[in-house]
Amino acid sequence: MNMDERKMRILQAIIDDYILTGVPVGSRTISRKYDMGLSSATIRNEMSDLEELGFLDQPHVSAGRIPSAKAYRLYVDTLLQTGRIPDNSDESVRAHFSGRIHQMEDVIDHAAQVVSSLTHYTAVVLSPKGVQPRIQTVQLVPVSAESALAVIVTDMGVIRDSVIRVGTDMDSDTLYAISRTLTNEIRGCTLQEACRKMPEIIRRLQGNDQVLQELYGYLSDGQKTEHRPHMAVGGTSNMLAYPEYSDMDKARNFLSLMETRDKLADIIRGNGEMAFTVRIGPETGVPEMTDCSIVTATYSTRGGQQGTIGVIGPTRMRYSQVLSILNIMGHQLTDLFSGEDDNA
Amino acid sequence: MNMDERKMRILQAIIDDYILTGVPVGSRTISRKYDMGLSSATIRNEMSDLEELGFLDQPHVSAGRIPSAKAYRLYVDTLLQTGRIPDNSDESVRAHFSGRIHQMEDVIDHAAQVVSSLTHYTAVVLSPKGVQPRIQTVQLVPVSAESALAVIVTDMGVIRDSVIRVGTDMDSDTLYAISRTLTNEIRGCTLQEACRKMPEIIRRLQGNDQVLQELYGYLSDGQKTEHRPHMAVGGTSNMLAYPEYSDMDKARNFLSLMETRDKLADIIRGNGEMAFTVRIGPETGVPEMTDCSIVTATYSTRGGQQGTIGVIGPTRMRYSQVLSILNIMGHQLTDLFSGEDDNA
DNA sequence: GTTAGCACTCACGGGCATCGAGTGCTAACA
DNA sequence: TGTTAGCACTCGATGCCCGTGAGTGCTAAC
Repeated sequence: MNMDERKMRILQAIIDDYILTGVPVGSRTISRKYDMGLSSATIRNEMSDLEELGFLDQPHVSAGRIPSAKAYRLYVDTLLQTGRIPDNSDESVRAHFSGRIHQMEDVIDHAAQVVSSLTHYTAVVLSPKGVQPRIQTVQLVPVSAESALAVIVTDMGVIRDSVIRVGTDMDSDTLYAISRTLTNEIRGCTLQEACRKMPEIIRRLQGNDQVLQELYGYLSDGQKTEHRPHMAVGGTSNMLAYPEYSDMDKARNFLSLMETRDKLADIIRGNGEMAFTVRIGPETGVPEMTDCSIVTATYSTRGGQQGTIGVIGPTRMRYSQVLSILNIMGHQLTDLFSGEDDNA
Repeated sequence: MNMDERKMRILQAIIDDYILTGVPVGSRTISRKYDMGLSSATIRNEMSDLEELGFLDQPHVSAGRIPSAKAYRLYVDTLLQTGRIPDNSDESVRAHFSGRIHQMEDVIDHAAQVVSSLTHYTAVVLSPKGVQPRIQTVQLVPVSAESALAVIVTDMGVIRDSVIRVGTDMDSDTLYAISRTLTNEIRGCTLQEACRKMPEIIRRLQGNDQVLQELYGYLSDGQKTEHRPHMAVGGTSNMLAYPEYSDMDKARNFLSLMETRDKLADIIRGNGEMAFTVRIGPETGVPEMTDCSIVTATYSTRGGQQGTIGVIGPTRMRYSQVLSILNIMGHQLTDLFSGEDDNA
């Protein structure tokens, strides 16, 4: 037995209805609501076939059918293949970005808000990650008689700043001179490379050892912990509105997963650089998420680094709408981050 | 009719039991579990009095009694007056801060984690706020031929950085010179003051108009949005474990309140500079929180700014434990922030 | 003032009947 | 051969009844 065009249409209708209502859908519903020109009996036969093919599940004998993960997969694949991602929500997304926002973190926070409130699911936005940031300048800024603020500027912005101790007789000009020399030495390096170079540099440039040593420590410190990406989560409470989470335990598990940022980041970042990713139910590979789906899209910055936007919702997600919104938001963020710079 | 010592003891027992179990407590329970040397009938009479005095509520006639907000208030007040805040969880808090953490944001995030996992309630930690930060240095760091990174350092660290456009022929030294001149002009000012001064400065120091104008724009930008405090929230999912939130709608309202950061920050910041604050149920002034209590404590930094730690839980919160933990955590954070500087 | 006794209340949970949405199967029909 | 009407059957959901038990308030005795 094979899928034919009619089975396909019926399956489509079932998925649509189930996504809408969240209630198992019966044969009568299909034949009435979606005028197929077929009686409920015929639909019933087809549904029986579809179940045998693995596209439908039956919670119990006297309930309707619900789409299986396999069905959603088929649904999403055709959606993606035909490229029929509507972009009718285009303006509604752009509207939310009318006011200029400057800082990347703010943009990311805001994007998570917007996506979650448009989709009514949970949204996660991850800051770009990928290419190692490269040092552009090192600057020492006097703070007090004995300490200075070290600011390292990379092609991704100020990456880290920290107060370090310097000798006593360091005025602004001396610090500037040191900054310049050091900048010449390690410009263009990644943090790792800079760390490797430092001992040699310290040896070569005699004098100012204390400052340079402090800087060295600071760099290797930064190298370890640095570039922890920013992550924004929005609309976790949305999920409680879906009957899928009327079970408190499930809800709690889900929420506590949303709170363990590291794990969540890994899940969202997922496997990839693909423009779109859709993982349905078990495909997520996360036990707590067997009845969730995750849809992700990417955006990129001028440096070519990729950030990720993700939406987490029940398996019966409005995939097409979500894909559309993610698509637009991806472009929007790409524009913001790679077009004009911060302060245009 | 007045409160006497015995009524007090009975009320205490009722509160203790209810905090423990969350189930209305009956007269028999009290006379058996807390050996008062009184029969259930006597307790019953006293309970009836306590109800009349407004310290107890009765969900329905054949259920036990539950403490009213007024009862908790009394309970907490005696707790605070007698100063009997045990600190047996001292080491367990300190243990969580063994590894050195440097960045303030990380400390705050971590503190929220620790407090929520120790109390099993929801924890909120707000970064210090208070004194307006004062500018120490302005530094322009070349980024590309046409743009530079403006870094403003205040007595609270780098407060903001942003790329601005400069004229074409600006090398590192020129930018440094401008930075120095400007720093001399506005050192010690708050952002507002600096903004007020800028037009006059621009008029006076002819040349480099473009750079200064850009800086001006950036400053006034910063003035508006700046010093948005950092806030960390931990353990929101904990609340779902309490029967108080078995009602999904309540749970959703609560969670979505936790997501609206600004509102939440206002609530937690509350009215004050007091060392401890306990707001019980309606006292919170937040409709969504009539059956929550909020306990807050403060910590302070070297600069004398005050940050807030808050715990949100059901009204039947283990107040004494929470106060204890907040007390210790407050000291811990104060030590961290006012003792050694970042990079000691 | 305390307590034993007793009637009364009322949420909770199990058992039971009813209802209805939905199915599968069969037989008739185009 | 595919479609459809009809029908018996299944089974979760709903509502009702009723027994149970925790808890109360009141009264009378100590």
